Amino acid sequence: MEATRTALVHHDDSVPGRLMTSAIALFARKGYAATTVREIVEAAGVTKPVLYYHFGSKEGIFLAMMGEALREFEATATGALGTRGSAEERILRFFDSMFALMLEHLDVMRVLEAIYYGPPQGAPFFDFEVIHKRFIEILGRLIREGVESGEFRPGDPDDLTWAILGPFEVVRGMSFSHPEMDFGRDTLARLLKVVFEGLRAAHEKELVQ
Amino acid sequence: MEATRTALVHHDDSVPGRLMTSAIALFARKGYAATTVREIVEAAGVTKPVLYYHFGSKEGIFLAMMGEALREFEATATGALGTRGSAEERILRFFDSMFALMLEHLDVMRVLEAIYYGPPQGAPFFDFEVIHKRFIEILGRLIREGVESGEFRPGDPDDLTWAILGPFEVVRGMSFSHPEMDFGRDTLARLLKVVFEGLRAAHEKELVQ
DNA sequence: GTCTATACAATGATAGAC
DNA sequence: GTCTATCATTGTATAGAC
Repeated sequence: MEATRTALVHHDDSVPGRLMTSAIALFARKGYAATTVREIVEAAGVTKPVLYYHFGSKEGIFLAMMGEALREFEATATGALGTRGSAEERILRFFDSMFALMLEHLDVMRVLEAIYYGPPQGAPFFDFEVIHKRFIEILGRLIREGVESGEFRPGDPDDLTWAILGPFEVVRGMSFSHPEMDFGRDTLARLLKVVFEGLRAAHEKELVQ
Repeated sequence: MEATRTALVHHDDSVPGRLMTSAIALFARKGYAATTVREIVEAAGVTKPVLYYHFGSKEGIFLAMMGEALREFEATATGALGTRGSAEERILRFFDSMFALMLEHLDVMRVLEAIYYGPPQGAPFFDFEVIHKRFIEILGRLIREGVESGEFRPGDPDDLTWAILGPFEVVRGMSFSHPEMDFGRDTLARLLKVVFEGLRAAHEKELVQ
C-alpha cells in the first residue's frame, strides 16, 4: 500500500512510471471501475504482481495518481498569485495558469473530475474538496480586491466570483467533450473579456440595470 | 433487448418502473460499471431474470433511461422557445427551463454527464451529442437575434454564446458537487445578469475595451 | 523485483419450472 | 412474468519460485 515518492505524472520509463502512465490512460478512457488490473499491467508490459508490489492495490495506484495531481495544483496556484497588475490582469493570469496546467494533464483531470462531479465509480475516497475550495478562495480574493479598488462595479462579491468562473467551466467542459474544437487558452481569455465587459450594448446599460 | 415505451423517468410503481428507479439511483451514486445487476434487482425487490425479461440486459436499462431523458429534453427545449420578449428575457427563460428540468432529474443528469464529459465506464454508446448540439444551437440563435437588434453589443456571436453559457455551467457543476449549497434557479438568474452587465465599473468601460 | 500459477469471490447472463 | 438454481467468465489479489 506504500506509494512511491517520485513524480509519477511526469512518467519516466521506470516500471512504476510505466504502470502509472498506463493507469492514467486507461482510467481516463474507460473509467476507474471499468479498468481492470490486467489491462493496466499488460499496457505497461509487466505482470500483475508487479503492480501489487509497487502500489499495493488498484486503489493504491489511483491514490498515488491523485496525490501527485494535488501537489502540482498547489504549486501552480501558489505560483500564479505572486504577480502584479490590475485585478483583471491578475485574474486572467490565474485562469491561464490553471488552464495550462489542466491541458498538460488532461487525462488525470478527466479522471479526477469524473469522480468529483459524478459517481465515484467504486474509486477510493480522495479529498478533492481542498482543490476546489482553494481555487474558489483565490478567485474570490482577487475579485474582492477589484471591487474594493473600484476597478469592478459594486455587487455581491460571491456572485461576481461565480460569474467570472463561468468561462473557465465552459472551456474546461469543451476540452473534455470536444477536444477537436481546440478551446485553448486564447479562447478562455476572450470569453473572460466578454464577461468583464458584459453583453449589453452601451446604450442599454442605463435603461435596464 | 426491447425497451419499454412508457415514461420510465417518472417512475410508476410497475415492475419496470421500479427497476428503472433503482437503476437510476444506483448508476448515479456508484457509476454504471460499479453498479451490479444484483444490486438493481434487489433494490427493486425482484429477481435477476425480471430485469432481463423487461430490459434485455444491463445495457438495455441504461439505454431506456437515456432515451427517456432525451425525449424530455427535446420537449422542454422546444417549449421554452415559444415565448416573446427581449433577447435577454428569452435567454433567461430558456436557461431557467433547462435548469429546472435538470433539477427535476438530477440523478439521470449525473449519470448522463459523467459519461458525456468523462470516461464511458463501459456503458454502451448513446448519442449525447444531439442534446448538447441542440442546446448550443438554440442559445446561439437567441444571442444572434440580440446582436442583430442592437440589444447586445457587437462581437463574435460564438464568443458571446459561450460566455453566456458560463453561469449555467457553474450552477450545474455546483448542483452536482455541492447540492447542499442550493445553487438554484435564482442563483442562475443572478449570475446571468452579472454577465449581461459585465464586471467592470462604469468609468472603466471606455478606458479598457 | 519480477515471474508462473492459482485462489476465490463476484459478475452478467440463462435454463427451465411454475 | 416471476421464480430457483446454475453457468461461464472475469475480477482483485496472493503464494512461492527465481
